[in-house]
Amino acid sequence: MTTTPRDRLLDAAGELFYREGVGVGVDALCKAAGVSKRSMYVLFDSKDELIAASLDRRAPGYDAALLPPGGGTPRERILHVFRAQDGLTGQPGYRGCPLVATATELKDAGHPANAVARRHKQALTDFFAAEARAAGVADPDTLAAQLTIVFDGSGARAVVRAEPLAGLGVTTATALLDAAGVG
Amino acid sequence: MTTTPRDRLLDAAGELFYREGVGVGVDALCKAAGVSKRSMYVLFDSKDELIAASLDRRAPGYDAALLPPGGGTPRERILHVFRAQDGLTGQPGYRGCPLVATATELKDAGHPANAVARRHKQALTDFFAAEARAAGVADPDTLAAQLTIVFDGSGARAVVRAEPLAGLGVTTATALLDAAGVG
DNA sequence: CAAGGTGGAAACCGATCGGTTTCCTCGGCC
DNA sequence: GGCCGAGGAAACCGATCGGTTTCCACCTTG
Repeated sequence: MTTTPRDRLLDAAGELFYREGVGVGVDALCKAAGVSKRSMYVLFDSKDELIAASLDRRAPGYDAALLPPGGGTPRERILHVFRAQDGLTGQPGYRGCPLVATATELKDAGHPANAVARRHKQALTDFFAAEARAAGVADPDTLAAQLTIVFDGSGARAVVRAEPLAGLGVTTATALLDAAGVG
Repeated sequence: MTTTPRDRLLDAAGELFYREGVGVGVDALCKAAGVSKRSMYVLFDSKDELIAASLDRRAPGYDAALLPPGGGTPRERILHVFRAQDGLTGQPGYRGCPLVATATELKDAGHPANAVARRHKQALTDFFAAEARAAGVADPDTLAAQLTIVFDGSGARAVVRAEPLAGLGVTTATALLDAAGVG
């Protein structure tokens, strides 16, 4: 086994918590990771800490799947995120943004994983704000918040309807960009 | 006891499932409702059926809290929904749209409660579409879907950030209405 | 007053929960 | 070769899970 128990645990946790919810038992988790419960409780203080750590670890990969490569106009770079999301909603295992899903399941706002979700969701908003600023928008922070709302609302729609977005997120974001004068 | 066991069960289920998630145990549920498990399993085939039934029962109340009274322009009637939502996000127990939250927690798209969520979420979209049509919008169905996306995205924002919307949903919806020419 | 149905209290079922502990095997390092 | 830490297997803890069953107290109706 070339990977460490810690890596295997975080990977398995990230996938299982997203696919089946944070209610997944520690036994099933450790079995999927090929790690003993003993090791898990040596590496993490509690299941809650593992939830937070796995979300923190998974988020960068999630961002990478959404954010655009270098180059392109701000408008195109922003729309790239919504096009990427549209593609994700067409995949069979899609269950919404992992950050939003976790925050929704963990009713406690003080849960360590909730702080992780807030921080990473802010990263997407920051990306939108930077692009809006580059485009010379009058109020880039407001536009960034609005785009984030469209992003998460699109995810919710795909989950509730259990079907792909079919371009609705892209067109909604486009309407906001047009209204803000982002050419 | 003037209420029936069925009513007490549905009320307690609607509140507990929203406040603590669908993972709440049947024991705690029955205790809160003042109903024996025996009666619960006579009235409902399973916990899953109870989840669906409680969501179906509670949804009309949610709608009533959001939808506007009679009168007013389509634009005002639509914005009333977002203003009402803004107020809800400021309340201490707010945990997002119950329909979206339930659909997110129940990873199974075939769960009976998921069909209930889809149906009631469609009711909100239908309201938006009717108002958009009354306003003479070119594509009322698309605008209605976009407004629903903004509604659910706003709810997600309030949950992840654990703070009130502070008008962001209203301004985002306003931007879409302006873009669509809804005066 | 008697009969029958409603529904609560509580025991019970096997399984699983989060978490702890014991034991033992393995591989690297002196 | 002997030692020591890492880490897997599994027993164990009390509590709780979804679900079933038994028993009995109450109310209504005749």
